[in-house]
Amino acid sequence: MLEIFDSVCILLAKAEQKHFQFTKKMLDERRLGITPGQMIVLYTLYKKDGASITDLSKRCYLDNSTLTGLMDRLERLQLVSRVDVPGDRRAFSIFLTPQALAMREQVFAVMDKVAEIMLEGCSEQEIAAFEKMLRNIFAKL
Amino acid sequence: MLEIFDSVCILLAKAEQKHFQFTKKMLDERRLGITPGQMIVLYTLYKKDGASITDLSKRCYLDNSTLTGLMDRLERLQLVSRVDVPGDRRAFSIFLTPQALAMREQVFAVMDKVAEIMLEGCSEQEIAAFEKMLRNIFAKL
DNA sequence: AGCAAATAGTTTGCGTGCAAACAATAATTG
DNA sequence: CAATTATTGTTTGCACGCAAACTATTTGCT
Repeated sequence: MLEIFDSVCILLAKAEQKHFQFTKKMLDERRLGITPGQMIVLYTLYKKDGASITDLSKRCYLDNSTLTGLMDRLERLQLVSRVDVPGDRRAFSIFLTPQALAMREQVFAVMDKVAEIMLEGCSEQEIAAFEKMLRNIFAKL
Repeated sequence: MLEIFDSVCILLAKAEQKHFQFTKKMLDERRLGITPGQMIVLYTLYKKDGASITDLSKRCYLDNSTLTGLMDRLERLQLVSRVDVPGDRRAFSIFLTPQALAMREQVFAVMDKVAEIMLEGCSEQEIAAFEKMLRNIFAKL
């Protein structure tokens, strides 16, 4: 058997690889002008903005240094701004711009659409079991 | 709710992110001297070597250009060699070296261990359902 | 045979991700 | 209060991953 999907490790990696590419394509087709990584950061900020880079990196599960680059690109796109924190000259507060707030529903729509296609034909139970499995993997590793 | 795992898209991405890092760590701890990406290529080659880069890229589900870089690193590690194909001066055959063949079981052991930890406490049915789900996502996207 | 089209593989540019090293600033502690 | 330690955020270097552009062949077609 030449097929490498007999390994669940590879299967997980390749499913995500496909998912990433598909998301990128959909963001592109719908002219959102953002990438999948930026989408996750925006999604996190839609829940709450105004906190520091370090706080955001924890909520995004990204390294601080990864977020620096993402912030640079989001700032260049004028979707986010770094605002000085009074009382701590090291830190910034990250705020969404009006442009970012305006595209909120479109971002959600892309995520919903990707999930819909990805999970098409699956029962609620199957989806719940899948999510449980992913949470479990995240927690254990 | 500030937690971003209410999105199954993000959940999938983050589970794989963790999985990737965990694999990297384990390869490192066991002094295999290879990275997760290289591991997948080796795994594919253990099934069959001697074919072209293009053939290998299809079996690995990677772009040709991605594989070029991976091959460069694997060749530098002396785990793989590009051999000229008689009759086609554009192509190479990719062969595993004796060193690569010698570490076969260790590579499998890492993959098995990661899968074991990742799926610890899950029933056969749960695992089968999870794999089915991932195959389905790969197929649909 | 000669030219166009296809194929094999590489290079370059960009986005994502971490680790390690770094600078600047705050907090702690002796 | 001065010195050490901790924290915040950035930079650099490396590993993926793809798209697009490129080179060198080979194949196909007239």
